Amino acid sequence: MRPKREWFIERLDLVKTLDDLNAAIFDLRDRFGVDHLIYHSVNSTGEQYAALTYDKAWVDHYVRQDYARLDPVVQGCYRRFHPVDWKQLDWTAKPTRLFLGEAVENGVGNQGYSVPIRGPSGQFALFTINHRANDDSWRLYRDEHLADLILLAHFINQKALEIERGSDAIEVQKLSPREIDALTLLATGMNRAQAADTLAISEHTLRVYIESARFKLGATNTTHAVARALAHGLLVI
Amino acid sequence: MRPKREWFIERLDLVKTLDDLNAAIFDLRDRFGVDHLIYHSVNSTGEQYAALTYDKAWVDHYVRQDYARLDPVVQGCYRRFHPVDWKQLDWTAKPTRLFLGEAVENGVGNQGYSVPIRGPSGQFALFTINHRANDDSWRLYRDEHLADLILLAHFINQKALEIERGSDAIEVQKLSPREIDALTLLATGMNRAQAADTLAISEHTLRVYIESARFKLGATNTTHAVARALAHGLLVI
DNA sequence: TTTCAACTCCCCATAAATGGTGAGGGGGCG
DNA sequence: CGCCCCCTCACCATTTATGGGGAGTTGAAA
Repeated sequence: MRPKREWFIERLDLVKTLDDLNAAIFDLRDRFGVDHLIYHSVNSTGEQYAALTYDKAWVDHYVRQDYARLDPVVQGCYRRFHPVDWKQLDWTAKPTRLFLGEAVENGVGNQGYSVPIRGPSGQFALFTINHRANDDSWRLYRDEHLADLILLAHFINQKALEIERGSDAIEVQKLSPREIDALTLLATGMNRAQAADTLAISEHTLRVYIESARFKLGATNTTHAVARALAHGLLVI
Repeated sequence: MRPKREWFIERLDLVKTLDDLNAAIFDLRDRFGVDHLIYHSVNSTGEQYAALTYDKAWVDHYVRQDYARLDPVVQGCYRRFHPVDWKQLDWTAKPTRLFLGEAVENGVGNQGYSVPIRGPSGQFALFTINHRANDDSWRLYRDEHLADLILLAHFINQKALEIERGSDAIEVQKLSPREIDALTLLATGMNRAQAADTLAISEHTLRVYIESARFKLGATNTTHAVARALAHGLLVI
């Protein structure tokens, strides 16, 4: 049986502030022997946080140009379940190739591996390692560190969220089962008549549930109520 | 440096079918030395899959009674980001206590640890270990196996998804940037007038984007389009 | 016993969404 | 060069959603 706790979990335990986390990212990059380590997250209110080792001028330029809109790492991971090697991403479009050229000029390596992480209220975080290496040595490195990278992604994210708030349980007004039924059927594309039929109630009754849910969610209209319920993990569709 | 690959990753590599995965779940339960191991998932179309070691009669009863609606493990993990020990869940409500009594009578242990896993299209999976133990020895066990359990959750989920389909990249009709802008603003609660103002376009133009997005997503109305876009990870709100 | 929440149902008037149709300019790709 | 997609704007008629109001029954908890 191997040691109880990974060395990087011990290292992250020392982290108490976001500044600590930024410093830890540099330590972890050095200990993992890669050129860059990046943790970037979007929380449920759209606020972003990044702890990374790229050059600050490149990061500012990336944000100013809104490169996330076309960066295959962000776009590709956003639609994938599992960790992905950058070779599996689509770099063929012309704006993407131009972007990649700029990135490489600014110190970004040709190899990368990214782990998407999702939370209960639509949060999305991305953990990436990046390195300049040939394909064979990169593949060896990746195979050898796969488990550690997945764990590292998980624990960095957990530590970032702990610092950001004390707990991760979502505080949301509780919807009644019928309110959830009503929003779920609307989210699956039924109109109100169909939803009322399905629940064997009148449209008037359905409307009461919709409006009550809308009020509890603090939504301005039905579309917003459905969106908030989905974002809070209250509906499965 | 420890071995390249975890023994359980090697074991899961042997899995080719869902039946293999079911068999592997029993092996893994024995090798991890717990009473039960459970993997349960809901995909983006609402279909469920479970590989678990509970008694079949109990599982059938659980499904028939729709216990997921009140099971604190399911309800609590659904709203949480991180893995959670069952002691941290809320078991105080009377129906919950009655449910727990039935569960214990049917072989479910008093200690549990669950790892929620989320996908890009609203998928939700839950990996759980369950055991009869006192608090102290359970805490020791959990601390010692924390990293392995997180990795096991990840790889079981990955294997289940691989078997279910060949790839995890989401095939969804690409929305144009303006279409995404339109749906995003509606998802944040703006009405059409406000959204048009924000984008500095007319409501007629906004409507063209909404209806085009609706068509691409195969949605029946605007609420459905927003729901599908969210479920497919196309919007950040 | 009282209170509260959940579930159930109804009406009128106004505003918004949808069905269905029309149109033009610009840029990129085959 | 032609085609296709993106971005932009408009109209009429019908259907649906919302604003705002009314009401009753049942079961659980304080």
